[in-house]
Order: sequence, then C-alpha cells, then structure tokens
Amino acid sequence: MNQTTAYQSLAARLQHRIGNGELAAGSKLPSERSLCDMFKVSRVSARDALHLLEAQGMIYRLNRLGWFVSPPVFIYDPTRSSSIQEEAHRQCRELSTELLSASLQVAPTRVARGLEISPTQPVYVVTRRRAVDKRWVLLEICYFKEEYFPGLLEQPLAASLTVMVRETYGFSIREMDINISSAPLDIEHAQHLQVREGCPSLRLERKVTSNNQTIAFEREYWLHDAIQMRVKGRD
Amino acid sequence: MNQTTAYQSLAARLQHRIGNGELAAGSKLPSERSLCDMFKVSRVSARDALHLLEAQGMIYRLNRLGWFVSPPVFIYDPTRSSSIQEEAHRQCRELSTELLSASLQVAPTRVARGLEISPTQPVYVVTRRRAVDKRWVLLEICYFKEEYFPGLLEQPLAASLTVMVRETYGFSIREMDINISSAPLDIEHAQHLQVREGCPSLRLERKVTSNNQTIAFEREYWLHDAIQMRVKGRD
DNA sequence: CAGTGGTCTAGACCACTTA
DNA sequence: AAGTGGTCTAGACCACTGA
Repeated sequence: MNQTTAYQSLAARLQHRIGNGELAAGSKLPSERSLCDMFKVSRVSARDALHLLEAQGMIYRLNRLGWFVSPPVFIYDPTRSSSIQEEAHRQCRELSTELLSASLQVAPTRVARGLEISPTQPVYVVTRRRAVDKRWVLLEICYFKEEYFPGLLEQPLAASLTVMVRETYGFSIREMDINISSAPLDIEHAQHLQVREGCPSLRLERKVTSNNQTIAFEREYWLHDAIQMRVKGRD
Repeated sequence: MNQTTAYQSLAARLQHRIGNGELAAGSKLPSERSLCDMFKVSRVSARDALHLLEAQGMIYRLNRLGWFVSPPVFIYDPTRSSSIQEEAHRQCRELSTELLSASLQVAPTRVARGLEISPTQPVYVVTRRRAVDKRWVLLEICYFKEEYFPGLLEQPLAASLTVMVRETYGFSIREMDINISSAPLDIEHAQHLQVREGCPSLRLERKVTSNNQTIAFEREYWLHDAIQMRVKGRD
C-alpha cells in the first residue's frame, strides 16, 4: 500500500544504512547530487527523502554544509536542580558552551511581566549557545534581576549559571514555572545554531523563584530533534 | 539581506493576510495553482512558502484536502489533575473525542516496562482521537492494568477517562512521571489525524500512579503546532 | 576554483475528494 | 468529471564553503 514512491524508498534505504551503522552518528551523508546518481532519482526526490528523514529526526543539516546523521537525543529534566553540565556528564555526552553576549539592558515586555518588574527597568541579559557532541542544539537567553545579582558581568558566564546562582549568589531554587511549546526560530537564533530561519524548535520558558521572589527568567530554544524532556509531575 | 527569495516573500505576504484577518483562523487557503497564478511563481516555490508557514505553525494541511489557517494553540498542563475536557472549556475551545478502539490485549514491551508487569500479561488498551475546534490534533493510547479496572470495556470510553478513573474506580492521582519528546507519526497514527506519515509530533508519555501503585500508562501524540504545555515545576 | 546546498522554472502524471 | 494536493523529471543559476 505504502512505500512505493521514489523518495520514500530512498528514505527507507538511507534509514536502513543508518540503522545498521554503515552511516555512523555524526557522519556526513553523500551529497545530494551523488544520491541522485546512486539511486537514479531527480534531485527533488532526493531532497524530499532528506526532508522526510529530517522531520523524523534521523538526520539534520548545517546550512550549506551538508546533511549529517543525528546523534542520540539528549535527555533533560527542565525542572532540574542540577545543571545541564552535570546532566551531560551523567549521559556521557560532550557539552560545550559559548557566551554570545552579556549586558545590562531593558527586557522585552513579556520577560518584564514574567520577572514582575516594570518594562523600563534594566536587567542582566546573558545569551549563550550550547553544543552536545559538537552540534549546536541549544540557544539560551537568561534574564537576571539586577538587584539580586551584583557584579554579574564579571562572573565566568560560559560556566554553569546554575552553579553560580547557587554558590556565588547563595540562592536555593525551590520552585519553577515552566512553559513548553513548539516555536519557529527567528533568523538570528537560527544562524547561531547553523540552521534555517523558521526551523522548528522546542521553546522552554522558565521562571526561577527563590523564597517566593522571582529572581530570574530563562528562555531556551532546543532543536526539536535533539532533546527529550523528562518531567516528574505531582498532582 | 534576507527575504529576497520568491518563496519567502510569498510566505511573508500570506503571513500578512493571516495576521490582519483577511484569512481567518480555520479557513482554507487558495489552491496551490491559484497561488502560482496570483503571485507569478512556480508551483515548487509556492509549495516551499507553504512548507515554511507550516513549519512555523501558521498553517496546516489535511492530506489532499488543502491548506488551512491554524487556530490558536491549545494550552495544556500535562501534570493535570483536571481533564482536557475541563481545560478546553476554560479556554472556550470546542473539544470532541472519538473512540477508535478498546480491547484487552498484550502491551508493547516498553509499555509493559512502564506498567511494571510481565510482557505477556494483557492490559486494557483504549485508543482515541481528539479534536480542538474541529481539527484532529491529539491521538491518545491509554493502557490500564486489568486488575484495577474491572469492566472497563463497558464504560463510556468516549467520555472523560480522568473522571472515570477518579469517580468510577475511586483512584486519587498524586504522582505522574512524564516524558516529552518530539517524534514522527507512524503511518497509522498520521492517518487518524489526517496528516502525512512522518509528520512531527509532540509525544507525551505518562505513568499514572496512585498510592505508589502504577495503575495506568498513557501515550499522547499532539500535532506539534497545536499545543503549548505549561508545567508547574518544583525542585 | 570546484563543489555544495538553496532556490527556481515549466512542465507532467497520479491518487484522491467533491460535486 | 473537474479540481486538489502528492510526486516526479531534467534541467538551471546563485551564494557560500573549503581546499
């Protein structure tokens, strides 16, 4: 009934090669034109197959660089008390972090509302990108209330912020409100992650409170195929 | 720098018409060939524009029926104690439920592990699909431990299962383990939701426990652009 | 510079739905 | 039967990358 079209059968064959390890995780696929020759299909069909596998999270692309086999998903608890760093170590994944910017500036309206401050009040904004096994998969933007975090810009901001909040500033985090949705990446965020504008992502918003004070607000954009979330829920 | 290509400018123009209400939520877009004529582009470019808007969650398609403007996202707390039914009512959304199948059968390995039973032990399996504002957006598969739910197949299974568990069987739910990930729909699930095989979805797995007993396991597949999740987290 | 993916054209046939 | 989206071909040029 199904699997009769050219692009579906090409996708199935590639999937098979990925499954049996002929194409290893992280490795580059043959170029689109090679695939056309190898499998006797037009480039449109080859690309349709690649798009299908991309939607399924089997492969991903780096803008104009090529198509690559996806590594296993990263498992993540957004209500974490532990840092992503620690989590990655537990899963034997290599994690790297790059600081993109850090400054004191006025927060977007929605963030100001989350932080319960006036929209004209400046906050610390820290933007970073993070890679799991060398692939950039996470863009994070953290907003810190100025009053609670004196001297924040002098801290080592490429290191764990969770640890910094806990140890340098002495906050014990007890409650977090979390919001998860699917959202397209805008052009700037997409470029940082080396993907196309509009690429679907999992957006996670987190309001961080300590002793009934909202002290920070974070926004994370995860490439949708790179992450799996675990939440321990209570009634 | 950007927005110079044919498909991007077409996408932008459609987005504008959706934004200003010229194309209302739920309404059908002009056919692909009409768009080609109207905007003087090839069909490939027109489809690229539609795919972009689809990835952004602005529009969706029903297999071979056409493209439609997406209604607002449904907001949902997966650690809910209230039923989806009640939640929809609160958001003034119309919700409908259709029972697809219900039977006593052997559970898949992964589910048996979640339920902490042997892989050969039969469980009640209830499959349903649900629509928000007439669009099928959710496929749910519930596995109930046989011993805790005598006579389950005689219950009104198109009604709220949350309420049934609570009132007919007398369980008060206190804890739930939840797993959220992006997953492609297999062909059977896709057909029930009238979308294409491989279409990305948000998959939610929930282990339901009451008094430290695992009584049920649920799996939900949400169309990724239809839902936003709110989680109240604690440390 | 050669090769890559990204974009694009102008056609075509098929499977399916609706009238 | 007419119209839709789904698939497909065989080309083409461009922007960008890496050697």
